[in-house]
Amino acid sequence: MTYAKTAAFTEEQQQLARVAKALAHPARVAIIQLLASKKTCISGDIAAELPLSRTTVSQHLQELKALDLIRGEIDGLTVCYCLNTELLRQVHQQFTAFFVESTANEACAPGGTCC
Amino acid sequence: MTYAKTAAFTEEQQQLARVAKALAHPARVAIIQLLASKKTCISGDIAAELPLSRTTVSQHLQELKALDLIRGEIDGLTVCYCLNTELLRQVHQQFTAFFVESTANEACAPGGTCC
DNA sequence: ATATAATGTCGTATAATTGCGACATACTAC
DNA sequence: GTAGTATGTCGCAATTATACGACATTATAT
Repeated sequence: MTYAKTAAFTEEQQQLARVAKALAHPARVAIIQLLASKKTCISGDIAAELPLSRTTVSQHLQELKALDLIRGEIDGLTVCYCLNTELLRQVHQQFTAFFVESTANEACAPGGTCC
Repeated sequence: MTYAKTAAFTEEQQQLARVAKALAHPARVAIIQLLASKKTCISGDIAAELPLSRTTVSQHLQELKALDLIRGEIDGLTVCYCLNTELLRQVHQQFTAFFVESTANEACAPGGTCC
């Protein structure tokens, strides 16, 4: 996102946008759900369960890994991908704080006093 | 996202990805925070408070509007943009459900039993 | 050592996003 | 009406994302 003028926004806004971007593709949502549903996951299996090529899935995995949302440990010939549940909980709190802040003001409901 | 193979994913996954995408740019996060901080907002004012041109801000506003996250009522010469707090609350719940599901399984912590 | 299997990386084509200037539209005021 | 103000839309350029085939890499097995 070098082209985007991200530098001018607060670190908080950038952080939220970064994580939101990671979730902004159904394949990545599906990958996280898949990892959550199992205790051990292997990249090959993931590609097998998604309607995408192995290459593309690998790419999505790298994106999630770059944000540390998932981790991959090499275990012999296969790679065991796991969720970083600790970070996910932090991210959840960030989102919650954002949504709570955004929904606190009720005045602008349709027919409200402001418009 | 016509090029993306979204059709092959569940409606739930697509919905979460759609909303995440709306939040995937710091400018849009900033816009929502700005609207939340005021009871009445006008598009021109928004552009004035962001490090982006009026055109670009307008574009981001349209994206948020397309998802119905914000609403704009024409009020004479100006447009009053408001948050759709009801929808935002629903979205918050969707995200919470997703994160709770994702963080339920603790078994894959570093040094856990699976890897 | 050689074959097989599991993954990652590279290159490339296509599509979507971002950003903004220039123009169009619509409303207000006079 | 005309002038001025507030916004939206169009068109273009630069950047980034998406998708995948072909190749590289690494480990296991025989």
